[in-house]
Amino acid sequence: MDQRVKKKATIYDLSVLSGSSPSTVSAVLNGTWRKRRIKESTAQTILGLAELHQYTTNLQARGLRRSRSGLVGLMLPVHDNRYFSSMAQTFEGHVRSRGQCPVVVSASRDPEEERRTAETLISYSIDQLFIVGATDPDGVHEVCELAGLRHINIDLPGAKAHSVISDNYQGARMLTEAIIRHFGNDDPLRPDELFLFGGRNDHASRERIAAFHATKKALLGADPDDGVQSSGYSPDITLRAFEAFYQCRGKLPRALFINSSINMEGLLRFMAGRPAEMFSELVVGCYDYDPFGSFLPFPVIMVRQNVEAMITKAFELIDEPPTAPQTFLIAPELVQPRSALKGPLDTLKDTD
Amino acid sequence: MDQRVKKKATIYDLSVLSGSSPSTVSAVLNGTWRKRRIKESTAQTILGLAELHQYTTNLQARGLRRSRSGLVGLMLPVHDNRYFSSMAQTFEGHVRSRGQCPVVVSASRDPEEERRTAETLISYSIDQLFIVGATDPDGVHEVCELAGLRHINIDLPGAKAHSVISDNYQGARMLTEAIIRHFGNDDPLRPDELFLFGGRNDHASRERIAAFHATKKALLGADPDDGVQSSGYSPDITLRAFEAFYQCRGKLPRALFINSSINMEGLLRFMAGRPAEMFSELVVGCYDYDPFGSFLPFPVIMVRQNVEAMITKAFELIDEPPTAPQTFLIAPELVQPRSALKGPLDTLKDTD
DNA sequence: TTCGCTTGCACAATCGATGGTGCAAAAACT
DNA sequence: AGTTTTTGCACCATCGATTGTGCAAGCGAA
Repeated sequence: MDQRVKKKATIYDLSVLSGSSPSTVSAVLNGTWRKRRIKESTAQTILGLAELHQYTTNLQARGLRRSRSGLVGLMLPVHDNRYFSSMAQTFEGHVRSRGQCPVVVSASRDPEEERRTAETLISYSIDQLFIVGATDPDGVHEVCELAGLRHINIDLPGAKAHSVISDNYQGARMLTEAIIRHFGNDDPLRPDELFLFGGRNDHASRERIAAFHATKKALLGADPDDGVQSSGYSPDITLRAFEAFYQCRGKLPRALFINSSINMEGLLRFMAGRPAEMFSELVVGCYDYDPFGSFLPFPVIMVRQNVEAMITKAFELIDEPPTAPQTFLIAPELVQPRSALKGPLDTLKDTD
Repeated sequence: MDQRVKKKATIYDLSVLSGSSPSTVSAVLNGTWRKRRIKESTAQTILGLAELHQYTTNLQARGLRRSRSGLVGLMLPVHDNRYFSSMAQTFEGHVRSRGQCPVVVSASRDPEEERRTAETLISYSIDQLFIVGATDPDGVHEVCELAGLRHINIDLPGAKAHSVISDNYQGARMLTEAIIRHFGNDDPLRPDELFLFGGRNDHASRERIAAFHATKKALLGADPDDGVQSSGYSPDITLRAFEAFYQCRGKLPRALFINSSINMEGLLRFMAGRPAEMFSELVVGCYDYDPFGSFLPFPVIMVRQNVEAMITKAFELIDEPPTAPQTFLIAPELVQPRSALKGPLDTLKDTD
C-alpha cells in the first residue's frame, strides 16, 4: 500500500480520500479551518490522512498563490570568513525561530552580481532580503524597491534603505588607541611606526581610516600621510602591499592596523616562509575578530563587531513601516590578545 | 509611463502588449522559441517589450509547472567554521556556473533538524541536495528518496547514497606521523605524551582515531589506551576536556592531535588567560585547516581537506545514474606550520 | 408551518508559466 | 489550379494551493 517513489500527496489526493473538497483540505492543513467553520471531526479525519500519506505542502504552489514564499534571503559578500559566516549562523537562528526558511547566498562584492542575485531571489518571491556588505547597496535597493521587497543593509550602509552597521569610527578609534597604548611609556610608538593596511573605498574603510588618522594625531601628536595602504579585500593584494612596503623600507612597521580579517590573511601570507623572529616585536590591531587570529605569536588586538545585535536590530527595522532611510550604529567590542570568545555556535548543543 | 511599485510584468501583460499569445511569449522568453517555430521578428518584438518592462520570470510559477525549481541545496552542519564556509564558497561557484541558484542552510548536526530541513527544501522542489557532515545521512536519505530527490553525502558517509569524503584514515596517519616526527631523535616523543582530543562517534572520528592508534603503535611502539578524549564538536566541551586533563595531571601533553578546528577552538579557550609559556613546548596536529590556526605560537601541523576536489566529485556523481551506493575517498593534504594557503576567495577578483 | 440565522462545507477563480496539440495561412510542388 | 508540406502561432489543460462567495441543511423562534 505504501508509495515507493510515487508522487507526493496533494490536497486533491486527500480530498478524494477524505470525501471533502480541496478547499476544505487546504484550510485544514494550513490552519485556517476554524476561521472557515470546518467541523472538528472533519479536520481530524483530514489531518489523520495527511499524516498517513506523509502530506507536505508544496511551497512553490503556496508561494505562487500568496506571492510570497516564506524564504528570507541573506546576501553576503563571501562565505569563507568568520565575520560573515557568523552573520549567516546568527541570521539562520533568527529566521528559523520565525518559522521561515533562511537562504544564504554570496555575491562576491560585485555590483553586477549583487543585483543579479537580488533579482533571482526576488523571482522566487522571497519575503525579505538582508543585504550584507554590499558594494553597491543602492543598486540592490533599486531592484528590491521595484519588486516591493522589504530589505535592509547591514555592515555597509546605503542611502536608500535603512542600514545597520558597526560603529566603525568608534571601533577604529578604540583599536588605534589600544595599539598605541600597548607600547606603554618606556618605548612609546612613534607616528611613523604605525601603518594601516587593507580596505577599499567603502564607507567602513573610510570611517576606520578617518578614526585612525584622528587618533594617531590626538595621541601621537602627528600623522604622516603615507600611513595608509589600501589593498581591497583580498589576501593577495594585501600580501603584495606588505611585500612592497618591506622591499621599500627593509622592515615592517612596529605596529599595524589591519582593516579586516581578510586583509590579515595577507599578513599571514607575508609571514609564511619568513622567520618567526621577524615578527616578534610586532603589534597588530585587526578590525574583525577571529579566534585563531587572536592567538598569533605577537599581540593581536581585535575588534569584534556585534553581529547578534546587528541582526536583531535589522529584524526589528525590516518589519517596521518604512520611513526615511536611517543608519544605525552598533558598538563593536575591543578584544584583547589571546581571547577566545563565544560565538553563535555555542548556542548549539553537542551531546555526544 | 513607468511603473512605480506596480506589480511585476507577466507573460500575460506582454501577451497583450505584443499581440501574441501567452504561450508564444513564454516560449520566446524561456528560449524554446526556435523549437516552437516562432518567427524571429516576433521573438524580437517580445524580447524588446520584456526588456522595456523589466520582465523577469516568476520562478515559483515555473517551478510549480516544471516541478523543479532551479535551486540546488547545500546542507551544512554549521556555517561558522572555515572548513564548512569554504565548502559553501566552492559550492556556490559550481552551482552558479551551471546557471542554477545555490541555497545554503545549516542543520546544527541535529538529526531531527536535518530531516526537517531536507523536507523544507524538498517542498520548494529543489533539484539536488548536497548533504555535508550530516549526523544522520541515512535519515536524510529516506526523506530525499521518498521525494525522488537526487542527493549525495559529503564529509560524512551514508550507507544509502553515494558519499564523497576525505580520506580520514590516511590524513590522520600523515598527521600523527608528522606530529611524532616533529620531535626528531634528540628528545623523541613517548607514547604517553601524545593525546587526541575532540570528535564524536561518527565515521570521520572513528577513522581518524583508528589511524591515530595504529600510527602511534607503529612509530612509537606502544599506545596507552587512555590517549583519546572525545568531546563532540563543541569548543566548550573540548575546553572542559582540557581542563579535566590538566586538573588531573597537572600539565598538558607534549603533543596533541586535535580532531577538528572546532575542537581546536576549545584549546584556544583553554589557552585564554593562561600564560603563553605554558604552551611554548606544545606541538599540535589539527585535522582541519585554518589559516590563522596555522600561525599559532607553537607548531601547528594541519590537514587540509580537498574541498574543491570533493565538491567536483560530488557534482559528477550526483548527475550520474544511480548505482549501488559507494564511498569515494579524497586525499587531504598535510600543511606544515606557518602556511597561508590560497582558498576559494582567491578566485574572486578585488580591484579597488 | 414558516422565517431567519447559524453551521459546514463546496465551487470556482486565481497565482504565472509550460508544453502538447491542432489548425489556418503561406509556400512548395505536381 | 489543386494538393501537400511547412510555417507560425493560438488554445487549453496543468502544476498545487488559496480564498472570496454562495448555498443547503439544521435549528430555534414566532
